Amino acid sequence: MNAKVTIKEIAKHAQVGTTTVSRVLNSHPYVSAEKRQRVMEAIKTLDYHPSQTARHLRGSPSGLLGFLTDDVATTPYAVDIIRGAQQVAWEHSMVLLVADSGRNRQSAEAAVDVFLEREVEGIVYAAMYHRPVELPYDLERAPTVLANCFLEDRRSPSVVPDEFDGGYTATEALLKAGHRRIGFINLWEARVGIPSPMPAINGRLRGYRQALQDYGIPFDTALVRFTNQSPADNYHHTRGLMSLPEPPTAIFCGNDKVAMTCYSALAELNLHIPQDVAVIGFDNIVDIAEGLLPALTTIQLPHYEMGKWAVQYLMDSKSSDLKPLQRRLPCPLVLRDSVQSIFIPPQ
Amino acid sequence: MNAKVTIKEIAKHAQVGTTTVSRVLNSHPYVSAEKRQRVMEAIKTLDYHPSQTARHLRGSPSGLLGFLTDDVATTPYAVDIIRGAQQVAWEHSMVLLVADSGRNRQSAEAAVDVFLEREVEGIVYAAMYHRPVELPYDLERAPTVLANCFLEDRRSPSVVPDEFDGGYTATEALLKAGHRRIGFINLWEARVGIPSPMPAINGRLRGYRQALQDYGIPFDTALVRFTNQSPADNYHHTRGLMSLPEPPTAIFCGNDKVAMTCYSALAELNLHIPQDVAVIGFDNIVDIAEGLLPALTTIQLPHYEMGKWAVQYLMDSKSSDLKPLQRRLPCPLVLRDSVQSIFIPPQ
DNA sequence: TGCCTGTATGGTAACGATACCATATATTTA
DNA sequence: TAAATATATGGTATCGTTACCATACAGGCA
Repeated sequence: MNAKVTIKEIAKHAQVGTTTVSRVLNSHPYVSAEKRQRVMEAIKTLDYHPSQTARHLRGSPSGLLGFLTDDVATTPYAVDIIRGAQQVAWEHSMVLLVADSGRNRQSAEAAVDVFLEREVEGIVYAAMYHRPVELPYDLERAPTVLANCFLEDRRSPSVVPDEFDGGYTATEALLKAGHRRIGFINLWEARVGIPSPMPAINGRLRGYRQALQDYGIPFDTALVRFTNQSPADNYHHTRGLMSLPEPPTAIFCGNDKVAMTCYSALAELNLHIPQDVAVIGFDNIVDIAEGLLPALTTIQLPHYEMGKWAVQYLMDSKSSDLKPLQRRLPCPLVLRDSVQSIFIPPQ
Repeated sequence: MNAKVTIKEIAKHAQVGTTTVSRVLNSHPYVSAEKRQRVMEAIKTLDYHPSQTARHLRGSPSGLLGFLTDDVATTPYAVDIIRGAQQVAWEHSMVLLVADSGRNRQSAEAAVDVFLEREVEGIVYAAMYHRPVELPYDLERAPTVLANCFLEDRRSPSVVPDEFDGGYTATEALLKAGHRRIGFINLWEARVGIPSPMPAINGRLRGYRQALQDYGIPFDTALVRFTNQSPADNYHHTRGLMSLPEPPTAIFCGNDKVAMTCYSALAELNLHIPQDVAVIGFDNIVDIAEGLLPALTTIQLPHYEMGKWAVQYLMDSKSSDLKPLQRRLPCPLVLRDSVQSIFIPPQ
């Protein structure tokens, strides 16, 4: 931790003016090869590192991006949003300043103040599950992109999972495997205090219905269930589905946790996956999906991609304005072993 | 995004000198109530925010902490280290600058360079699972604390989970419930390219043995197994344990994923948890532990606490030197429903 | 020869905030 | 009453870097 080396000392050591050093640092023209050489040596010898602080004060952009989350705790996989954001930021030589507002409006405002005091060039506000949010601060203060959430009035650009696509993809995977009676254990208001229309619930259901329709299968209300996500309820709905007069040959579960309970319930009924019943999950919680036997085919939420997109959008529209569009990213299928093609008897 | 408001404009607007404004901002004495009032109004009216950049250049500490990780992807729960670090940093009015080196030495060095250019006051290097590491840079460059990892030569302070404590706690929970034959499916080299002595494996085994000894139970090699963490292997070892001449009444699983497979294997044998066999996990992967039926009793890795400790230590020793101690944090028990007291017949 | 233009170089103001110094007035103490 | 001290206020140098300006000399061209 030697005292900081400045451009002046480099200048003295190399016997040139500070301007020349600056020119070398920024590879500007009009420096003789000889002096350039001397400066470079001095930089190495004295282990000089330019001060971003001084540069920024002088007028360069801060190279900082603020990343604000509501709460990382609940759904650990959503941190992939940070990873994606970090990745793209890095490629643009920017650094992420992260703060966790912890669902507390006051500290969120404070975090934004901190961001602004350091003159971040943009802010990513990320939610840990897909939902509408209210921004904890005045948008005009810095260019903002929302990830995994959105404003009801769509004032800001946002990037979210395409829940419809996810629901469609899952259902289609089952249809393509030959299934014609497909149960759907959808989610229902797991978390308290959330405004009713959770995009995941409606979007996936619409995707499910659309896929059925595209394959000419009539929609059957009896096959759609809603779980409060407690294991007991997940279990109850699986049993309910399987005791239908005409039980499904495949079950689309609202998330991997539901699928996990579904596995146990089916095992109890002595039904084998995927031979007797196919199961497909949602979320790709790897610990669960790879741990189950057989490994769970499921749908991936595009967390990483959302993080990347958010920062990329911020970078692209650095000079111009942020257009308040909402981007929906596809939810790809992760193929494992819980879905198998079945033979369809010709009608 | 109005042009930035400076202290000068505040001074002009309030009809005072810049010094007076500065004094108000830093609540220094010798400002008349009247002028203080005028300045505060001007600040509000013009929406002034002080520039951290200028302050820092002038000599104030940067208020920045670098947080460098090897790879967040593999074990999502480990991000709690960030949360803990962020929490304590926030309490000290510091902000976290995060970078993900992605297991690449070169980009790790680059990240540290970026940190230093911004004059971070300290660096936390966090690994996503407990292991020895080699620091990607010269330690002298900034005060560094390691979280969830350590240097072989213990040159830097570090904070890690107390694996021995975890193994002991898990085993003791089973012993206290009356179990006397306790199987242990320990982990084994799941990840390639890792130097053999994984602290988790040895530490937990030592904790297991010590607990048995403290309760006067002889150690039985047949009860200890090592799984490569594939579901197939987890399954195989559970079956192996239960087909012993004298099978265990309780199984301590190396992690929650192992426990998950263990559940299925026991179900197949028509054995009920916790009545017939008690199961305890490790890691507290909430999605799994709460999703299983019955909910899994397990051990919590102190990720959040490690993050807090690392930053706290950095703060405490700001002025003085960092002493290269290694701190081991306990791994507490998370009680759920997979362990039940059993009746022990008097001998 | 004299005048451009291109190359090479360094001095210095400025970015925004603060510490130090100088100054002015009010209040206390000997 | 004079001197000493406390209170109040603003000017300005400074932090490290870069942009702008000034200067200097080289060669090219009429």
